[in-house]
Amino acid sequence: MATINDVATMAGVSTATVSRALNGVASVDPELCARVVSAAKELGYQPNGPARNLRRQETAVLGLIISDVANPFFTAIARGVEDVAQAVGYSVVLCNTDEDAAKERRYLDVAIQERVAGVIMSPTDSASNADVLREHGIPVVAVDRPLAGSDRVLVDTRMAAEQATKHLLDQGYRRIGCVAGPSGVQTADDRLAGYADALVAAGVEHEPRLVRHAEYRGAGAHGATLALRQQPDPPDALLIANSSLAIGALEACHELGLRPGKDIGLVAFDDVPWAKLLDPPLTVVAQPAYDIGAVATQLLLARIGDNSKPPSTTTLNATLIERASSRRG
Amino acid sequence: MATINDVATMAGVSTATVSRALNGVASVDPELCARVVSAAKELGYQPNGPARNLRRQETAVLGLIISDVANPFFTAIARGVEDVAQAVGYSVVLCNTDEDAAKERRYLDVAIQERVAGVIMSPTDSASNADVLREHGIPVVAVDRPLAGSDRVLVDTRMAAEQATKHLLDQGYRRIGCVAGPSGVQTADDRLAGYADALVAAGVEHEPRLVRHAEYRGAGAHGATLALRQQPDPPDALLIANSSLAIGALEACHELGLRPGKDIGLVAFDDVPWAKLLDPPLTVVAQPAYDIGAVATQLLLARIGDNSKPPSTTTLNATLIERASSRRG
DNA sequence: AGAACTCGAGTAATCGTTTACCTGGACGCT
DNA sequence: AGCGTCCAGGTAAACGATTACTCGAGTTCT
Repeated sequence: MATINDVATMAGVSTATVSRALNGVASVDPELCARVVSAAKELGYQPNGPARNLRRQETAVLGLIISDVANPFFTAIARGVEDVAQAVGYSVVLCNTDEDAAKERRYLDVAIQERVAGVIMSPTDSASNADVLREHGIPVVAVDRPLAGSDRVLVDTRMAAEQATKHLLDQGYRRIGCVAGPSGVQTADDRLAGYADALVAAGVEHEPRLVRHAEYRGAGAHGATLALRQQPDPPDALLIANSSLAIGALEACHELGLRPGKDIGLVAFDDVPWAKLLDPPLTVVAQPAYDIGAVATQLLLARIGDNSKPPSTTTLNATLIERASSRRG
Repeated sequence: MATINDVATMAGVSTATVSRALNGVASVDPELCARVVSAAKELGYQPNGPARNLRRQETAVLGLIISDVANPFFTAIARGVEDVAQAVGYSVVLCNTDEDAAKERRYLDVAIQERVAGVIMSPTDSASNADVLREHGIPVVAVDRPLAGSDRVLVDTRMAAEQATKHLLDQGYRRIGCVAGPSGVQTADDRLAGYADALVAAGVEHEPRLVRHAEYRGAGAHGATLALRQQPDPPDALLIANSSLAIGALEACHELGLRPGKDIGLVAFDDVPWAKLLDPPLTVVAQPAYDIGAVATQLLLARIGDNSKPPSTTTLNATLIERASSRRG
């Protein structure tokens, strides 16, 4: 593979001049510059990234660590991150933790070893794992879930859950249940809290037995929904904490012969492209995922420039998209 | 940030010994080794990746370049890639080209500069872009779409399309249309060819006006479906070339008041988790996406070890999952 | 006992860049 | 003319690991 030396020899200049010419230092003679460029082209020269990064003591790479690549919410974040990063010449390395703290830890180590310029992550659990980044001076921005001591870009998910629950109450549903995410995950807890807020505000009793937890990924929601309905006085409506859970819940409703909007009111988090294809179409809480990624990246880039400011919190709003699954009738 | 020198000083040994101890060279005195390990831990030492890669002239990173992160087919491939890579200590860098050859080109340059050990990609168009990798001696495996001169892991998509079309014919549909991907994309052309094969085999006339092309991503399928149905003698069934197209097509059918399985037979490529939630559930061609990723990674790893063998082609089979959207009733 | 050998651990070269520093020629000023 | 300034471009020192080579001590064999 051609090195800067080969280019220098071919162009008849020193390696310093090659480096300067290719990096656009103004003071190089245009004629030399042209010779360098043509030599580089002829040799198919591509600078050695590791060598450059070693010398510069910095990289133009951002780490993006998310908990589930199969979840459209996170891939939408990824596009937001990528578009903003790309525009200023940064590359993005996407890592998938599967909600597994050990995997997350491994990727954080990789991020440190590769000396990425910064990390955007949706932390799986506590803050502990991410501390290691700060110890090494790598800026972090948390998305979707808060992380102590770093910038965060969040959605006012508690408020959104409250609105969604209120919407169900307004539609005349009375025994509202919740298919919640795993307790301990901040977004899951917040959504549950918002759900409870709405019940309290409406003077409706909050019965714990109308709530079931399930893993965000996987098939737990199916069983949770069956269990909710198989008790006496079952819920007549459900708030479902994300789109994976919605799949399981909808399957269960179908098996039980429950028609959404008629026999049971449904609202789920995350506006997925197929929500409106269902019969009836699914009412959802649309989170601004792309914007979360874009804003987080802007914050991260700012912090890469200057890491002295205190951590900030940006909260974006979710919007309820009413469709027929929550309309009584 | 702590360097190997700091660790050496603290442990009272040379950097060579630190390197050997941390990399598990057998001949280091266990006691020294322990001192090194504890010093490294105390300092929070993480080896400098760029420096290591520079010296070793190799990296443990694979590039995965796909054309659409929002497409579950590709994210499933990504998981297959990651699981296999992870198991042997490689990291995976995921890049998203949005079917944009320029973006693809940029990422290939990044891959070369970072000296990744190998690349797995779904090429956007011609082979031209990927040649640059081979010029630099970087092994490539193509997935989903063929690439001249490199290993490929493909699906027998033509055969699958033929089976799907035959299935529609068997169900009694006669005027079968196709919502195809962009012509020029190999999978799109193959699926169209398979569709034609089935028609020929059944002695049904193949009418070009029953075929419309649309971009794989985006809303083109909606218009294509409307156009197909707004002609005299419209198709009574549709073969749809991927899940994004299916969304547009289903919307159009809904607007036209066409009931899948009743007024119009539908089969779409890619088994998405929501296919069975539709009413009626959607008949799909399930592609073994995870396996594609896993197999491709094994091939790539083998080639990183020995790049002398001639390119191989692995073809996996897709399976038709019959649901109600294609059952005449 | 002395030579040959083994082996663990240190010394220093090396990977390919970038860049601080140096050099020498051109130019301007007195 | 002589001196100072400026600046393009070359020389060489980093960056932080790995590893070929070297060295010295300990072991074995004659």
